[in-house]
Amino acid sequence: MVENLVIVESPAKAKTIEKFLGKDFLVMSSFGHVRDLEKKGFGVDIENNYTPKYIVSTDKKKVVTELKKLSKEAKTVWIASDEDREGEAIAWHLMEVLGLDVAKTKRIVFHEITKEAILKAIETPRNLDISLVNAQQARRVLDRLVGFEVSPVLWKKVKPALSAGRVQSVAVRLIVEREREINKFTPTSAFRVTAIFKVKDANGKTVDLKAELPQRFNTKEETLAFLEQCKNAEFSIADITTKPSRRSPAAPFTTSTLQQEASRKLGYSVSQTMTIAQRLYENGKITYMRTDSVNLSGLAINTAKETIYDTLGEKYHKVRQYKTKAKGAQEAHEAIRPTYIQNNSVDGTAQEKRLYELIWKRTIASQMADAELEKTTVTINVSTSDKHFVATGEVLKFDGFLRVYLESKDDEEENGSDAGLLPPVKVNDVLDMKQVDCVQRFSLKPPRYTEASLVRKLEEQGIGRPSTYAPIISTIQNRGYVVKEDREGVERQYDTLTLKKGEIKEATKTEITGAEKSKLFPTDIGLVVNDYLIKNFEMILNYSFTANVEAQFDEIAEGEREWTQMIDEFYHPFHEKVENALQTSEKANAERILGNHPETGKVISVKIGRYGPLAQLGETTNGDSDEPAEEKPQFASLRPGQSIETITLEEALELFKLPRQLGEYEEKVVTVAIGRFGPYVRHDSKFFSLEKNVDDPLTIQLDRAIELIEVKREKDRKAVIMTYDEDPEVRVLNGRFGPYISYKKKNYKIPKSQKPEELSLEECMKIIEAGPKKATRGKKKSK
DNA sequence: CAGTGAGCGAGCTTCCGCTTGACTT
Repeated sequence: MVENLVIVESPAKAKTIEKFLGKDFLVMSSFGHVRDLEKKGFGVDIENNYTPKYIVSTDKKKVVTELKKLSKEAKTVWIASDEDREGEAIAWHLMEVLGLDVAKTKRIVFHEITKEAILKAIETPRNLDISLVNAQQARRVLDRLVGFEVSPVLWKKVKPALSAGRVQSVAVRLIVEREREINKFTPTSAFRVTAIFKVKDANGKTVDLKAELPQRFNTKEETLAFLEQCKNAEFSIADITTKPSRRSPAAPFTTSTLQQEASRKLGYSVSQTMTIAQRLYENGKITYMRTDSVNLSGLAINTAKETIYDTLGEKYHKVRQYKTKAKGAQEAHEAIRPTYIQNNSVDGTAQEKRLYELIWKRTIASQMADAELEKTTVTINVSTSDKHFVATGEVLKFDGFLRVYLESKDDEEENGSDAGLLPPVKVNDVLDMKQVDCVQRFSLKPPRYTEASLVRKLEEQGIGRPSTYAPIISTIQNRGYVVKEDREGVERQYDTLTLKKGEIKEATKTEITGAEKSKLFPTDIGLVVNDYLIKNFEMILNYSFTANVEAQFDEIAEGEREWTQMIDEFYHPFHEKVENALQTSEKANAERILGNHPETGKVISVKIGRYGPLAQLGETTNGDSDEPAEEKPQFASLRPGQSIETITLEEALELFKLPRQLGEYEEKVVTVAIGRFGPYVRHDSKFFSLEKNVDDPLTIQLDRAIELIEVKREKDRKAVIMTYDEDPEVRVLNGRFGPYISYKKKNYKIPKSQKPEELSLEECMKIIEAGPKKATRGKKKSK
């Protein structure tokens, strides 16, 4: 029998709190929400004032039963879910589901997991805030109505199993619009002019002084004209100014900024970062990792101070309080920080260590003094021109927080000329010009989103929550709207002009531009769905939709508005759009006519087909009539990286060069084609991949194809550990994850206690009968 | 999991946000 039962959301949190509270308190976890809207149908009774139909989630039945039992026994139940909209709703659902007696139930909240904060919370319990709960119900019902009314429209008008939602559809829109900006973009170029002068340093040694012309020349002629002027010019120092400047550290990590920095500095994907952070949290190394707050507890600020005093000295310390500026932030937790700030490293995997170190540095730096710099600007006259060269130098007077941590930037900046210390020069000094370089530079196209920069953008717009950033990224990829890919760059030529020893030399050089690594690209399905949604549901796709409804949720939370009334006002015009789209909108297949075949004159077009984007040669109907054409059209799938929107007639023609017949082997036809997993040879209804970067499907010959077939056969033979004459369908194979049993297209794990090479047929059959009959067919990871 | 693209129809798909394991051909 336990006196006090405390319920929190996370088991790791429960463990910590139990230590603070002592013997009279039992701390349990609800593992997040315990109830949700019914999964099938709307889960909302629209006719009946939007009454939600809640059911206990299947994976929460056990927890609920246990909590029910414990809460019956306890004298007092303390519900300590987070103090935000979702947390309040969890508290309410718990009270409902557990059938808690109001008289013995207390609602408590705290924003930091410190003993002080928790004891204080216990002393000051409050009542459940039903307005806040209602705001959550409105959020939940609105998301359900939007998702479950719009998605079926897509199934009918575009393709089955697609989805739309308040958050995911806007995320896709961002990526689609950025891609179109990039496609539209035409770079302009200009000549950047830099000069190197020879000067003496403090020791009398000759060193380079680098300077740049603040303006660029648009044409080669202008550039050349300027260089001509430089030939006989005198270069002298007109002015030297020095200006102090300061830099301040960035705020401690939130989920979004942690994801961005871990991506930039450590190369982690958004979901990788969260998985690693979760482990650090569970091991008590860091505070909660799903937060939108930059706030540090008083304890943390003090420990940071002590740590900085001890390791770097007092002058490196500065107390700083940060204010969260993210739209819609709910600040139920602290910022992400080390639990024990005095520990600058932890045990764990290499990945955990690196992420911890990043969090530690960011936290410490956030409590450190500004860096102090001095920027020197030297202006250099050109006697034959009214233009000036400018040299800048930056000296670090005091490193401050830079000693520990510097935030990275997303966009690689162009002139990465690290301004350092300038050599000693004085006004009126005449300089010895070594050379002047003019390089043609191109304007940069807008950058494609990375996972992390998309998260930043979503957060800026107040779309999504810390717990959903990583899932959003997977959803839009799982639905096939977006792919994360590398793309090779293309060669580009640029001109250079150099003036050296009174002579001007011209040259044309090549560079690689537009290469992308792990960037988000819209697929053709993504483009089609996005355009369809914008046309028919602009209200939902609008970037400010979330902000608008959030403002209304706030009114509900303040008790100023009835939640069902808000939903009602939204639903009627929205539902009308749904009906309208179902009845009047065209099926969207994004068909585009590319032109005619140069020899046969047949029409070549591209569109979205049942299995994805395809190119079509010839027509299905005869001319303008509905009669089927005498000759069936030919089809070919688009290759990865190709898009309906940008493919050219020439590229489409290439697609029809495959499949090719190479000849016969063992009396069966050998063909070569390109499939979803790249080029392959097909023989006797078996597939053999071509070797990457070695074989070309357009030129490969029969003898090489046979070689590939034989190599694969040999490899397969080696993968077989055991076969049985009695039942040839049972085989013990060696796979990617070690030995396994294959039987009738299904696979079974071999228990560790058994040696695969000693398995008898009976033992295999036993494993097969006991083993989970999971299909091997790849299933989407959805729940 | 690779090839396909006539048409019909049954039955299915889907949201966002709060939490962890289970499990991996």
